[in-house]
Amino acid sequence: MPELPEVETIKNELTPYVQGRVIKSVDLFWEGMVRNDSVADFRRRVTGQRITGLDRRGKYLLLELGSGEVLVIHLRMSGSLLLSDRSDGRFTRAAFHLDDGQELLFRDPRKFGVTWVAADKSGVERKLGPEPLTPGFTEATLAGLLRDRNAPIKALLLDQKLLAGVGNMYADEALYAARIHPLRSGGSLTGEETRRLYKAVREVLTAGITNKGSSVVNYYRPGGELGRAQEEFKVAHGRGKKCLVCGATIERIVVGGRGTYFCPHCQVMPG
DNA sequence: CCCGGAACCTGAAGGC
DNA sequence: TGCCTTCAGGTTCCGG
Repeated sequence: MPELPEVETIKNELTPYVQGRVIKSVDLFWEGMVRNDSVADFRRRVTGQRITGLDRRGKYLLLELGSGEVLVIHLRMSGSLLLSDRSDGRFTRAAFHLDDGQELLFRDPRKFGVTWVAADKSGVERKLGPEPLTPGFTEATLAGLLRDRNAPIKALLLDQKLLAGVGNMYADEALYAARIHPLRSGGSLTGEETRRLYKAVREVLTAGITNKGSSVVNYYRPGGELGRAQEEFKVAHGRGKKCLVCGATIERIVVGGRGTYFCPHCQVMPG
């Protein structure tokens, strides 16, 4: 599942192949992925456009076009972007044909992924909170976001309007590293816990990028390679099933409708 | 505004 | 072997 580190990896590895290229045509095999008013409108605004640069905001990949517009791509749960011939051909939902003969393939078994052309980045910007890895995101920023919030901290970490880019796997990893129970309410965290969580969020995301993303299921890098971040996961998906610190059995509960793994001994619920 | 839960999808895995 | 159920989780929408 592509979260911030996965999308960042895709952006980094795709850039040398597609920056400066012109999109000659687009094949759509699942038109439901297009979120513009019409598929014809989408085609018209993409075809013939040069890709001038790539950007990432939260889990959104942004392809800047010569027209000044932006091709927005969200891979959701099972999407990948693959260069020509790096795909087995199954589940290809779209193919962007570039002027150097290469294809950029959108592979997405579950058809949750979406794309659209926007006049600028403002629409995406409005959906999202701050980027956790930018220098401007400080411990005080996080404390301000959590203040007076009653929802479970796990649910808050997944709220993209609060904080952009953290998904289910990295949320579990961050809470484990910070030794905070996922059901704790955001506003109940002490200053010390907020500090630990701030460090943990940045560290797990940075490690994810260093390891080129996590390939648990359905995530491929543009060249078809897998990421290695999952090898460092401690609790996500119940990895290892035993806590590496205390040996307790990793538990699974549902928080905000999502499977949540944690160590019941290291991440205690006070009271 | 705040919060929880359903819907959107399909493949994989497990039960019987 | 094969049918059925459950699980996976990012985002949006809806209801309280």
